[in-house]
Amino acid sequence: MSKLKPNANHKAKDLNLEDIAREAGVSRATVSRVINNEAYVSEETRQRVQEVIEKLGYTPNIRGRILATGRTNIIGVVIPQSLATVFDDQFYFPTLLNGVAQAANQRNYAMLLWIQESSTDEERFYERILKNHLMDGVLLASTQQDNPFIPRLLDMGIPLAMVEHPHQWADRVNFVTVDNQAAACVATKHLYQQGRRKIGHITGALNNIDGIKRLEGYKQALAELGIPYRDEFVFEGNFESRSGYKGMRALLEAHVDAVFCANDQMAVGALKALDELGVRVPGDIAIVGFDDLPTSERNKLTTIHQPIHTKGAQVTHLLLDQIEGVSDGARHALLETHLVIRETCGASITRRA
Amino acid sequence: MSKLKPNANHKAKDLNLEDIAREAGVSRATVSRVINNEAYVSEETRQRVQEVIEKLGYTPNIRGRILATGRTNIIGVVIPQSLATVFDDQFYFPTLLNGVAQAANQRNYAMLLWIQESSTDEERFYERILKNHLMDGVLLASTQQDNPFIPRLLDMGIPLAMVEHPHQWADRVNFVTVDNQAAACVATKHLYQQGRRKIGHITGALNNIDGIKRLEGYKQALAELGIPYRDEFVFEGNFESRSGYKGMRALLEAHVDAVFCANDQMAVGALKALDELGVRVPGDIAIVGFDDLPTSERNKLTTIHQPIHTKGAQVTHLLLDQIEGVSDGARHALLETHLVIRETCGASITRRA
DNA sequence: TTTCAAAATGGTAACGTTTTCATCATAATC
DNA sequence: GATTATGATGAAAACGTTACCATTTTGAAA
Repeated sequence: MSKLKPNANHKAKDLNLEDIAREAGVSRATVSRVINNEAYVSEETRQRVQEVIEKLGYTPNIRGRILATGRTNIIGVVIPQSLATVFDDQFYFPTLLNGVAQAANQRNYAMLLWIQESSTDEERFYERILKNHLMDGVLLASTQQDNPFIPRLLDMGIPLAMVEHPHQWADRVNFVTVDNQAAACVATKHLYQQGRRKIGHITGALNNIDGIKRLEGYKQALAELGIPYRDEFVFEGNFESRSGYKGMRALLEAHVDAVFCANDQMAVGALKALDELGVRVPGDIAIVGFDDLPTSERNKLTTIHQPIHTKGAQVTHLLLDQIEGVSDGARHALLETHLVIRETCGASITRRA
Repeated sequence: MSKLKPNANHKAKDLNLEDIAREAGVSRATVSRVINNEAYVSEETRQRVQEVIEKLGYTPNIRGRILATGRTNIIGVVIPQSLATVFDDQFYFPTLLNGVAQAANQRNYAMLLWIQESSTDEERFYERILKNHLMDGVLLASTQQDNPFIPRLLDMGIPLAMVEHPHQWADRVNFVTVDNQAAACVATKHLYQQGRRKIGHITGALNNIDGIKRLEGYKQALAELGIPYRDEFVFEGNFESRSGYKGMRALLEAHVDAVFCANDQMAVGALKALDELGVRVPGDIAIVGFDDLPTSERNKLTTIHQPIHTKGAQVTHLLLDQIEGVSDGARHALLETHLVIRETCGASITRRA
């Protein structure tokens, strides 16, 4: 492209190591040692250098350090989901980012957020950022089945962590996730405990690991309860509210008396359908969701709560551990969920499961 | 190259300018010129160098470049709001960030997201990131009245842009905002046009410029319509749903027949209160909100739509223009809003204002 | 031919750290 | 007193670019 005009801002030249060294009567190396708290500096010298640093208000230039050390103290957070997805669940990402931010701040890292808005962004990301080692590691927030980044990142030896189960790469990347299957099983069994026997399920997108696992949890529960699985009791949704609405209308035809929805958004859609048709909840139909969105409390929705903020913080710690050489990059954690009982399932007390 | 052990983090030393120069039989300087598309390179040489670059798969090391140029192509996005706020409005920030990302990607910048989770983060941000010139500019997403960052950033000569009106600094920083007052005025007048004469207002937080401006717009409308301002028709809220709920109950005592809520979240709270008390909407009370959240369509809420995504993109362009020396850093834009008419205000058609 | 500006290129100095290596003191051990 | 460790320090070499300046080549005008 064209070359840029130099920035007109006249910046007072910053202090550098040399200045401090001169003022304190030592060498650059010694000042560097003081700053990085290394050994082999006499207490006396350390003190003197420290004083000069404070007197002159010096802070090390991060750019020089980056070049010398090869580390930036920046982690990349990649959100490859389509715009629509980011829009759709307005709770998940901000919360996750807050968790990541907390852990990153705490350990003195900054986060480079990479929201992929167009398909060209993807290649650009790879070329521009990764190959140049601008980030010490990458946090991948993707639930796509086959994310092309994973093998590329692994090949390049860049530390990687995910907030979902990484499919076939599970033994090579860090990840934190919740036990979707177990949680779905709990949710389904809870409906059974409330006396329901015709329990339907509106699934999430089934190219998504969460969607798949929740469906499996539903099936597992049925199996363990000795209830035969019936195809007409399962509607394939896609996590969006609208599909919950459609799914509910379909399942009503099949005469279910309870529905486990793979997320709260679809549960809201389902509730809307029931409301329109004058079906009583939980009188005629009991509903359980998944996620525990903030709005779910208002909607009195029984649902599975998952600790998203914690998830963000924890996955960040895993990543940083690998970056800092504490771990070798294949650790993972399974976070606990719990059932939050509200009015839509017909139970009357709140307890944890 | 050969990477037999997956976890042996042995990175094959990257190529550098020197390698390319040697292979192409030219100097480092020439290769640099080719890469940066500068003049004074013969077509023949350019070609040859280009070929070598492609053959060897070289990409310039961004860290060396950063040190040499003093520019990182990173902008900082600072969100100083408390955690609660980020949580509360789950639409605004993600949408804004998407807009920022779009513009930044387009112009080859990356965004460093800085969510301030604790008060110590603030000072750390200043010390660690700014003083070291890790970011070429800063996008401040704050509506706080007195953000202590602004003068500091200005002092340091760091390009700055805001998504709200920057109060007393308006003539020194870039900003993009919507005309809150005009929009609030339109909203209020619309209620009047629907035949309402006892129009109340639930304000936003009044330490917030948006809250203030929207209240002013409400007052302006009354003045222009010749309706006396009545204190008991105004309830001071704080943008949260709960305060809308409380506000509505309070305004009912004052016998209003319409309420302009300073945001949609409070409007939802107000609707909930009305629903509980069996007050008909819009029969007895008409409601207008502000923001046009995605949920507002479902709630059939008449509201002011503001182009948040565009706002994010535009403010980013302003910032980058200053960074690249195209502007001097005191530009601003006022984005247009429009009234979206749905069922809660008693009008029957949708039009734009 | 001479002259001269512009184009093309190379050499090398920044940029500001961290790291490595060598050199001294100094204290501990024999 | 000789010999080691070891603690403290500095000089200089990376790190990989870009920016500046000097030099050579080229092509056209005088």
